[in-house]
Amino acid sequence: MPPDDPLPSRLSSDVYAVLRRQIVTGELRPNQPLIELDIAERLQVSRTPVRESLQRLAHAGLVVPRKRGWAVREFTPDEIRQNAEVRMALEGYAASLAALRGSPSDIAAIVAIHERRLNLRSSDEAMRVKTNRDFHDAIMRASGNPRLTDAIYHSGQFYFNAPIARVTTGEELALGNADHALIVAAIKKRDGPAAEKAMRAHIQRTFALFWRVTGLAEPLDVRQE
Amino acid sequence: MPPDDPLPSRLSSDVYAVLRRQIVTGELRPNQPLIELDIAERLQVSRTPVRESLQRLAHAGLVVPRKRGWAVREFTPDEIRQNAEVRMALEGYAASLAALRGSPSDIAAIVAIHERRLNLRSSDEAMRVKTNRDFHDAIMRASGNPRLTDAIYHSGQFYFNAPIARVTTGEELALGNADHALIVAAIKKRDGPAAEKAMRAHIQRTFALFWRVTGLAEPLDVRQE
DNA sequence: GCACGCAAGTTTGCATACAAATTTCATTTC
DNA sequence: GAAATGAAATTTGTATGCAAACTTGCGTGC
Repeated sequence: MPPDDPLPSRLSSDVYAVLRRQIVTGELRPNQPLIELDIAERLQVSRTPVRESLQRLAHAGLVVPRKRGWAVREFTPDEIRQNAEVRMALEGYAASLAALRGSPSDIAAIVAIHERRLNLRSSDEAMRVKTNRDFHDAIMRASGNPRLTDAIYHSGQFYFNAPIARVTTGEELALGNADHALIVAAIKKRDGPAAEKAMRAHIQRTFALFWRVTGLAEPLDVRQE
Repeated sequence: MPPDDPLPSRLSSDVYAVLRRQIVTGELRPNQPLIELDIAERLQVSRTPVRESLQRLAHAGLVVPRKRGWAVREFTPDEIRQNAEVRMALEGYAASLAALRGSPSDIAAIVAIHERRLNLRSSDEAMRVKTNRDFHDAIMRASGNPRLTDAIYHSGQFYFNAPIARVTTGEELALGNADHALIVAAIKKRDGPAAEKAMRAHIQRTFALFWRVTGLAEPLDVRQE
């Protein structure tokens, strides 16, 4: 949830941001116990903000309670598959809403980003990552539903562990622009169901690729319909 | 998130549960500032667990930061509409998964609950509430995706404020069983898309009723397709 | 009569204190 | 040598302390 207010800076928010990043990038390994005092000293704060940020992380599902204290949550391949399905549900619906009621300028923005991406030189990895993110963001924005956007954002943090962090940034890039083109076409035609279907298929293919790249066991039943 | 572990009891969890309930039921009014010391004294704990539970509530989106401290979040009718759409996305997808890959016993359970509900005497309000909840739970369970279930659960807490709490328990009941029957039929036929469509329509009708009952201004654009 | 300013009172954000529970680890026992 | 024991060291969960930031309300000046 990107705050729209000039939020008062609070240490626990900073600590949360740092820990979140370290967990999602895998710097803090799954099942690693989180020692409050270590973190506090590392970040030069007292235990209070650390504990408060751990509460948030727990609610976010990134850390799990132990008998005492907390540990970085480990996700199984199956849980990652489950999460992919959540994304298919949410982002698919966002695409459908974008098609059905995105404003002309919303849709122009989507098209523009897509086309910029088509003209990218294949070597420009960073730019491909950025435009991919922009593409998905633009669709969420066009959905006209900030809470939906929020939910998608929240569901997007569960791909760490193992080599996942690296892959999920790279993943979708390798798929080429064919998927995106299908989505754009459906949105331009204001065809909600088609946009939804295309987006779901896109996410599904992304994860199929993901299993291949990571070498993790592919959970059963990824396929649908 | 109903914890499945024998979680060590922690005061902050208790405080969280109490505050959450009081917010969702409207006992704590929207925009009401939450004074740490008041809460602490009311619940006979120190400020520490109170602060920690506020962090969780903030992450859950039930309280918002003020320049100093927190206040109960107020939801506008439009935000409630947005949230209904999130539910349509998630629960619709859950229904589709239930149809496509629910086990025979999963489906038998759904049918059983539905039929029990059909035979209810109309006076038995409490039982209608319970079986309605059971019905939706059974479908989520049949989806075979706990994370999806979790996401739905999280999205289900945004209907408080105003007279909403009362209504959202009552709402779906008044709709009769026609909607449920459609959903059950689709699931029995293993027709994913039909189940998804029926569930979305059900939630949509629920909210249409909701606007009528509460007298709140209906936000634009609830309708789709 | 209204606005402004200033002091007193709240209430927070962060740090620290402390006892209880758990873990660690060396020592003893078989 | 392995298992058992228990004392020491960690580490947590909760409470409290404290200075700073914000509010409130009164008094003063215009």
